[in-house]
Amino acid sequence: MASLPPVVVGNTSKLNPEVKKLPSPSVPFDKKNYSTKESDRAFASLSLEFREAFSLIGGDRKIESSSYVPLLQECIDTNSVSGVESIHGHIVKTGYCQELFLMTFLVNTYAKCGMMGSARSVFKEMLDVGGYPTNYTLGIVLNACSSLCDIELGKQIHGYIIKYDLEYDASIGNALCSLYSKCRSLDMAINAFQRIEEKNVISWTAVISACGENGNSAMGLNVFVQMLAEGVQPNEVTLTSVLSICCTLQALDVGTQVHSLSIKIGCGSDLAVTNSIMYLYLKNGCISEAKKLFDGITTISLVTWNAMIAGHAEMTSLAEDGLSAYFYGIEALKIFQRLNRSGLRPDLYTFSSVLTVCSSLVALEQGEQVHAQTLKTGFLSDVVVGTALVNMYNKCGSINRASKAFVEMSTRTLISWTSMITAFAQHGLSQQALQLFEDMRFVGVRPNKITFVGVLSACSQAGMIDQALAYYDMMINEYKINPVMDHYACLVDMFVRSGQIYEAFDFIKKTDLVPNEFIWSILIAGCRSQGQLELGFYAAEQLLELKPKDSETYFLLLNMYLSAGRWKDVSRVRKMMRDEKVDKITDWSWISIRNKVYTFKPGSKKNQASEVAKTLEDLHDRARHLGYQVETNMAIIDEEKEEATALPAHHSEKLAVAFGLLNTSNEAQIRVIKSISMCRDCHNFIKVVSILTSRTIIIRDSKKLHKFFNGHCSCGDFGGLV
DNA sequence: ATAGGGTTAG
Repeated sequence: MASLPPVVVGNTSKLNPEVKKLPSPSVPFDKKNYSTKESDRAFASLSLEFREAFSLIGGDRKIESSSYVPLLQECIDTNSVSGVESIHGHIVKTGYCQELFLMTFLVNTYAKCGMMGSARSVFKEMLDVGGYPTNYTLGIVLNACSSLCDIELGKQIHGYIIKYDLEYDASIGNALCSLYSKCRSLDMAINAFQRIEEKNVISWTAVISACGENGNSAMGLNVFVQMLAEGVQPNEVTLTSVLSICCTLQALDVGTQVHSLSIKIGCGSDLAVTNSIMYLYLKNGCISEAKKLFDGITTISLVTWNAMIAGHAEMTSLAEDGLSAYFYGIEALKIFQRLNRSGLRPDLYTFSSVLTVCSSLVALEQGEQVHAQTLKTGFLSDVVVGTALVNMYNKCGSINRASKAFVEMSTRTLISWTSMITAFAQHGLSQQALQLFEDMRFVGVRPNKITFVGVLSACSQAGMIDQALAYYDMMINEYKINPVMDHYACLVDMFVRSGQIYEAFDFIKKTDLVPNEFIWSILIAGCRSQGQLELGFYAAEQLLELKPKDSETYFLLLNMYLSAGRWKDVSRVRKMMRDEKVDKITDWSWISIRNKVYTFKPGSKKNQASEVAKTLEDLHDRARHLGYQVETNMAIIDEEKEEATALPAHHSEKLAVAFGLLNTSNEAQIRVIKSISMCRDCHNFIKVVSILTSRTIIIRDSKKLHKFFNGHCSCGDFGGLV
């Protein structure tokens, strides 16, 4: 970069008309690469519409250089490498390769089509022949680096900018700011922003987005406030960035104010702004507000559809109970259908969200269809779509296909690796999980705290206490990751599983974090299953002080007190449940067969004399012969029955499984979703049923996935079963 | 022609 020519900044046509034209290049381009013959061949491979547009320009006819711009833009839109080369050849032939603006746009086009080498050589040739880059030119080149995340070239150009003392220029500073933001360097982005002498609304917007994109949303909001304080009027782009930040922060209150502001400054009908507000409402559970906005949009864009789908997907995890979560998922699939019929084509955002919806619905058939669609449209090569596919297969109980999808990915991010490690762990395949973790480290991907949750739970399931503690140590000392509650939960769970209740308790006492209700629940469930009641009662008192919000936690306690005959505690817990308004428990299960959803409540009357009930009774009889003993959990009963001591009706998943067995072919997997956690009795029963029927039975409850096969469950039989 | 809305792991 040492011998680069000087630079003129500003609107060059006004400042210095001469520099607008590049001097005639001595060696303009590598002509053998862009010979007419070559360009004709490339021309032949263009799409029909493209060829027609191109022929309008005419062969050797003298045309406006600006006529190339829409064609180059189309090359960007269709990612047509042959198109750019063809047009480049044409430009060389007509002599427009002296036009600074056109050549700059050509650099941009090459870069956006992924041909950084060509982009670089055109840019270099421009400089070599004495062309003067302007602030605009440099902005475009920086933007090209940004779209390719080519931080190295970006830094070289930054060096050039520093050399000619151009960092103060807003056009350049804005472009640098977004480049560094895209390349995940927030400090550098802020630095670039601060060096701008006269910051404009674009500069402010760029730095606000940079904060949002790099995990510092709170700072983004502060910068926005500062911007308003300095009297800079935001525009619609600023508002979308700020709204996106409100979305991440779940800051509905701020978002609502920004909504008002957008109406006040006349951006209320901007599509991007509307989409952002709609998504914000969806993500915060304000479905009707979101729907109102959606219905008011005259031209629905793909982003609108995607926001609706993603918003509903989000609702499946925010919903208060499993049943409404399920219906949000169904609604998301319906919106996806409407999108498909609307004539717009889904993109990578659509597919990622829809695959997530299939995951939460355990909808394998729909997931397979979406898989086929991603393959056909080419979006499967996107790393996020690929990762979503891995998760879909995992959550539908198909670890083999999850693993296949992972292996077939051409690039993998930290999230891809973590997903696959977690998938193995969730399927009880601890060795594979740990091997993959080592592979990930070997290829130089740095694990984060979520990766370690997967690693620790893999160790926990396999009872690998020493390894778990070693990985825990590695996390803290080698990777400098502070443990969070999930890590403690894995380790407590591990001690409990291996029967070391008091080690688990010691570990809880040793930690710096205050144990939450989840940690105490694991310990209490362990105490119950191992008959360590005194410790259980102690832990229960600690737990009750936290006034748990999860009704299942109370049912765990109720079961413990009931089986110990501690009636005073039973009524105490029941009173607390009424006080905390968590006394409603909705045990629902549902199963989807041939695109129809069947819902089951525990022991519903209508099922008592039905074929389902008969099947279930028959299974119970045969299960008893294999040593299964009914273990009554008296607390979770039909909500209509008050009597806790009454013999419970069948829990809903037993009915759903029986129904599934009756209505599917003999080899088919049974996939059931349950709104609350499985109890120990049902868990034992389904294990035996998997032997009796030689079926794979998958039950996804509110806490985890259970895949039953040949008498075993992938969850490894523990994990706080009520 | 430099700033934007929607996506994946616990």
